[in-house]
Amino acid sequence: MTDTVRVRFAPSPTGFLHIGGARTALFNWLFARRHKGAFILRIEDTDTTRSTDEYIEAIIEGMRWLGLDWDEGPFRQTDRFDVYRSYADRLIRDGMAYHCYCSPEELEERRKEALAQGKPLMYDGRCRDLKAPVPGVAPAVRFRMPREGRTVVDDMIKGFVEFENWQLDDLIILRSDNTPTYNLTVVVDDVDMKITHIIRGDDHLNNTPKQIQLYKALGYETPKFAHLPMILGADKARLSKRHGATSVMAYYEMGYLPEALINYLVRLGWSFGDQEVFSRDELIEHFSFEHVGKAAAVFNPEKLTWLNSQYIMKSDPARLAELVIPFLVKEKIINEEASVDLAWLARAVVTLQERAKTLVELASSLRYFFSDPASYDEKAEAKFLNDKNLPFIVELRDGLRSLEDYSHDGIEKIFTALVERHEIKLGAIAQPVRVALTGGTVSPGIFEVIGIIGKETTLRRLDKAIDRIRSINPV
RNA sequence: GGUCCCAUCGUCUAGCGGUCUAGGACGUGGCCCUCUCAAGGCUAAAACACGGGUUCGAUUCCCGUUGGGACCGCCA
Repeated sequence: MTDTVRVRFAPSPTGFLHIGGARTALFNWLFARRHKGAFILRIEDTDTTRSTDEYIEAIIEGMRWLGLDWDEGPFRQTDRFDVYRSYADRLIRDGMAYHCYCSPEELEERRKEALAQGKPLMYDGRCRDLKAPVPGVAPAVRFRMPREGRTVVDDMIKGFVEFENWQLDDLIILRSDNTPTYNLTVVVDDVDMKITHIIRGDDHLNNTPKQIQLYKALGYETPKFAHLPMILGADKARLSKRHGATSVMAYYEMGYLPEALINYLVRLGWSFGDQEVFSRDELIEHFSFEHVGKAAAVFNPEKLTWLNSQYIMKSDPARLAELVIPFLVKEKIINEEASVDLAWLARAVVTLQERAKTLVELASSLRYFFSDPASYDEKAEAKFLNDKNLPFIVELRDGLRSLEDYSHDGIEKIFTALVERHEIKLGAIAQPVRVALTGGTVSPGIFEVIGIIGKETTLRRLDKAIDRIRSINPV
């Protein structure tokens, strides 16, 4: 390829950036970066009744979160209506388009009829050769589709796909209110923006021959096409709200890392041998349509979660500490105004990195680093905070109180001394202490926890537990 | 209904005629490690939709069948 690659992501702002759109954006982005080309963001907002600025913002927010940066745009098609109209005029002048006076209601009626009779749902072309305008009716403009021959789509993923021209509809390019429709604007913009490769969902494959005819009528070369297979829900139906979270930002809320989502999305349909985990640079280096599959893929949340846990495990603790703060606030573990010692938080994060699958989990596991247990897990208390264990806990507390070397090793020595003296297993003392310090039976290594929460807090929590055991089991 | 696309373990996939007693990953079961939980290691169960061809030989190529999906808007 000698020409500079230029690709675009062209969402319509009628909803949030969803999983499917994100993957389309990602593949465009990867292809552009791979070939050192340009990635253009274009907002297809010609449906003014359904498009909103809020959704534009939401889409941009989603792209930013995923780190899919664009080189040009965002362009808005509503800014270019005059351009599209001039192209439409040109087509009318050249006899490639014509005025259609059929009303939407009539068309809908005919569609229903055709469906009932099992006939193709196509425009019957009745205004195609009208000699004179119909008075008092504002016409739409239709493209005059050729009725002879065939159109072949040369697709980088699907190969050659052939269509009979007579089966292609005379599509509307200008509404009766003089606003342009998608099929016109997409072609005009891709021409004007010098798009070299159109990478989009394969739900557009059936539109492609019609658009190719538009390119021809306008006298332009067609770009290359790559139609990506759809992403399906667990029930094999196209991914939709019914399948739970489909907005990309919902994954932010659930505590996923953008690189995990990116990694998951790229492997949905693309592969590189047996490799599962990719850095962004590796993705850019290896991405190619040669290894994009043709079949639709089912979205599998478990695997995404696994990838997320992998990325959390490998993340820089300092970064994780910063990322987790909003979640700590949301979980009401800290106040919004509270200032947090990030270096200290990072130490706590290190102990939980390989235990948390999401930032939400990480945050909630962090709770006992910030505050004393409000209560003890019922079963855990019954099993471990009892008079049988009381002497050990007391002895350990005393040991820690007089400990001067309050380091991991120093703490460990207190434990091992106690374990040896009483010939018990480490678990026999570690678990009661864990319950006393965290309120439950699950936590990182107990020496780490003791070290991070600090001497004062440790002693206070042990004292609390001791008091409680004594009050419940009076001597 | 018409057109188009697709088809390897439950899921994501490797495989581009012989290397396939079909490989990896998620998930699931078991074992090991172990202060709990994880992580990690080992291990098990689990797939070429079906039927015809082509070929010395088909998971791989061709055709049908079946099954999924998409599109058929004055939506994009």
